[in-house]
Amino acid sequence: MPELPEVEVCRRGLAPELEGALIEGVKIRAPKLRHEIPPTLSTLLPGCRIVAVRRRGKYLLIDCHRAEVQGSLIIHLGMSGNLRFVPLDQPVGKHDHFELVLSRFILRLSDPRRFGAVLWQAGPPALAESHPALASQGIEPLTEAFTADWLYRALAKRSGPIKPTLMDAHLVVGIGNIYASESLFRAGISPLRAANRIGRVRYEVLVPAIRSTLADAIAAGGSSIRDYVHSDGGAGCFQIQAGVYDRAGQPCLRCGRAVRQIRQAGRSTYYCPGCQH
DNA sequence: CACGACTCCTGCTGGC
DNA sequence: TGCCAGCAGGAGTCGT
Repeated sequence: MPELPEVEVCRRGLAPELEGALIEGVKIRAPKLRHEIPPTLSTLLPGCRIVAVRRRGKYLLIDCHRAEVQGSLIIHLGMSGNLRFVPLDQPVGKHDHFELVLSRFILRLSDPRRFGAVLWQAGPPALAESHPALASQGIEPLTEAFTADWLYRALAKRSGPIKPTLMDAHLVVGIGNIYASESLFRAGISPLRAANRIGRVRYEVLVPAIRSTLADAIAAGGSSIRDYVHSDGGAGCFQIQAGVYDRAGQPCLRCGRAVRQIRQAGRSTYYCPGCQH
């Protein structure tokens, strides 16, 4: 589920229901996802009110508070995780690992591949980003600070191909495998080109391409937030019309040449050899 | 430091 | 139909 747009859509769906809600109970069923889910959550969280639901990169932050407890629940959906509101009597599924019991429903985390994470950072909301998992996160691509100038300088010493480099969350957060390919297609830049051999002018094209790709995906998902959060909405409705992703061998929508699939850093990359250089 | 390979886990798909 | 290899939208660690 998880690139920045999906997590942001999830956040927007959860926030109105969660903010102000009282946590009545917690259930931890998985001994371990990527990390062990802190057992102390079982005693810390009940009685807490949810103050805010935020996002940092692909992490969701749920700020919790009661008289003597303050902290942020930090949730990563990994590759296959999802969070859903389900009825209080909903049977537990095979991959349901964690849940918050609220007054009228349950917020349940399901994650078959268990690459996700549930973490806790004690203290006021501002401290959440000091958690080790978040402290090294890169710039948010949808903020004004993310400019062509910034990216050009940040990649000045990166000689690896631009596509896997864009996916490095220590530089820029939220660009996963799909949107890395899609952004480069929109910008007309080959995924194979060395990051530091792309001219500054082309970053003026790439940065808006990244922004529009992510924003379009959020908009596409936003229209189906209700379905996603309240039922078992499929992942399909979250994806933008892909220009190249998962279209190997099919004609490029712009020039008609066959879309090519290659492997970079262990991940599939899709691009158009006619449009991208 | 930067980079690629490897790793965690389960489920689905496509080829035989 | 059944089996199995390969692959899946992430990210940490390790060796070079």
